[in-house]
Amino acid sequence: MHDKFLNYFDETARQGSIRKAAAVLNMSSSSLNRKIISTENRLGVRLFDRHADGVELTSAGAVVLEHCRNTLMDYQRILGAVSDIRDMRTGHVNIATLDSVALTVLPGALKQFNADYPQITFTVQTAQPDEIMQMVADGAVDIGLSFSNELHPQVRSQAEKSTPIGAIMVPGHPLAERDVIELVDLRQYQMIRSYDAFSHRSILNEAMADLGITLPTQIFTNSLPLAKSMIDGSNCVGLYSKIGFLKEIETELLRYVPVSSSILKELRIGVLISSKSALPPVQHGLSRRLAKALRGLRLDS
Amino acid sequence: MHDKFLNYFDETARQGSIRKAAAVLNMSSSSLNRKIISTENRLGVRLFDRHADGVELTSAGAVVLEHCRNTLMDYQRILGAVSDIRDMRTGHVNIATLDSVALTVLPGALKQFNADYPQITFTVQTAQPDEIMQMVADGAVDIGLSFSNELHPQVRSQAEKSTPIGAIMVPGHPLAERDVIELVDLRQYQMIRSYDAFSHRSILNEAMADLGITLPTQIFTNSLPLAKSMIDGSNCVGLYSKIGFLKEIETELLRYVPVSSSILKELRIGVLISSKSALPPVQHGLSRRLAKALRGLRLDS
DNA sequence: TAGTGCGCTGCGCTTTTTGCAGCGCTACAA
DNA sequence: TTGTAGCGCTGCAAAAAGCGCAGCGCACTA
Repeated sequence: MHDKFLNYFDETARQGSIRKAAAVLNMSSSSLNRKIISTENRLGVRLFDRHADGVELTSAGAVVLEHCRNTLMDYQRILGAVSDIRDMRTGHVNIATLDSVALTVLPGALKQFNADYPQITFTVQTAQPDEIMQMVADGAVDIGLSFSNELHPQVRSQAEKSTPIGAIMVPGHPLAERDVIELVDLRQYQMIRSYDAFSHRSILNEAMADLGITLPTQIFTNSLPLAKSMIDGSNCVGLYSKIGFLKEIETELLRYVPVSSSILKELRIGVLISSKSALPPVQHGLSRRLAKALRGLRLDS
Repeated sequence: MHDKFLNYFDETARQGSIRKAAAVLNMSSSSLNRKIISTENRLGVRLFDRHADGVELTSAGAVVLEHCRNTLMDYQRILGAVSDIRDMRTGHVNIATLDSVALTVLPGALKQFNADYPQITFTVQTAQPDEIMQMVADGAVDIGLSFSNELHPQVRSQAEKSTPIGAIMVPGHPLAERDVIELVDLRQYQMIRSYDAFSHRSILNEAMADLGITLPTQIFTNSLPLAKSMIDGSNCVGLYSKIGFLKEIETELLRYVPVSSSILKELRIGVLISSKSALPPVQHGLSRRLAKALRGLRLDS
């Protein structure tokens, strides 16, 4: 990348002799000599004074030499930085994620990744599905974790996981012991649903339109913790994917009951990346890690 | 001096397209493309992501690009510094000088030089003749102003001026109106002579030995101002070259009377420079200016 | 589906670089 | 004083690198 002259000049100044430097550099003195003369002519200044026993830097030569050495030093530094990037020893990843994922798969995956590559830093912001899609498309974030049913043209999904919408309720709820429920069974309960201010279409609305019913919804909210506390200790039923409630379901604080609706089963969550530019190695590695974590989940029962 | 690749890479990143950059750079896209690929292979990292409509920097590429731009910027700065040196717009000159010269020719010459090249700075130190010779030989100073009768092997004299030793006295002195005096005439007066702690030979001693006489010396001193004040208002006679007393002689505060001794007439003062390394342009210019100032003096009558 | 612009590559040709041999010069020793 | 050794420098032919042309495959657009 850099002209060999930088090294040649450095070595010549070090040796105080063109012939000796040429020997060190494994080249002929004539070639080295010509390179020095050529640069001197281009600069219009002698870089060395010539004596019978060798050469000696002029004051101009000293200035140029310092520049050469600075450049070579900085180049060494850059080589280190580049190999750090190549070997994923440094980097920063911007992630936009759904609230639900931020609370479940993401922490574990980031901890794992951080154990392998401690120097990698992250920015994680939660957002609504459409915002996430847009940020990935714009390149504002490297990785998006969101629903992948309707992909932006410039976004592709690296890994997808089916995450059907079901009913979230307290264990004592009348429907809690059912293996599966129909959407119409929910008509007599108050619903809690996610609210996406920017989303124009909702598969829940589609499913209800299919059946010609309307579910009474007490709360639209984009706050998952709020939804949880509303469901807890009430007869309300949340209509959510399982992914935001994994811990509560595991500890049996809440129950998840699948809904037998083909439309609601279509919902998929994915690792979203820009289809325009290839991901740098760090980002790529993390996205694979996230995809793996996603695949490891049991979201459909 | 620097590889063209630095510019090529910069322009390609700027254009976001190899073909466009090649057009700007007046070269074929194939050649430019190969240079980029070659560097990428050497670094083991892609510098650009390739898309259908051009290229886009990778994170490694961004790091390398910054290095390239820094290098090119610094190079421009160095070009300026070099041309300053070439055109003598900057520099520093170390001068070692006899006390006498420091007080007479040197101030005027430095002022003149400074008017032409205001950015040049100086270090001026006074020293004894032998010290000056040694400093020039060692390269500790660029220019020496001292006697040039006995040159160090590695010192040469750029310009020489005969500066015979004569008698310095007050105008009312018994010998003051003589056009020339013999050394023996001085026997009845107290002498004031220069003292060089490091000098083993003295042409004054040689001259006296030649004549088989010894002059009574009241004061040996290496301080010219002291010598002046001792001569002033006394019958003492200073045995000095004219050069340290030019102003006093011109304003007729003191008189200089030549001594008819061939040995004493041998004394020469010169601009001393190292015979090893050629002087940089600034130093060379100043030494020529000093030589000219020296030649312009009238020291022999 | 044809067209456009992109990065990339094989192939000769040109330009540059290289090393060898040898020149003149200077410092130093016999 | 002469001889020698080491230095920077240069002419020349061979080797290497760089170059542009033409053309490939690919992705996107109309």
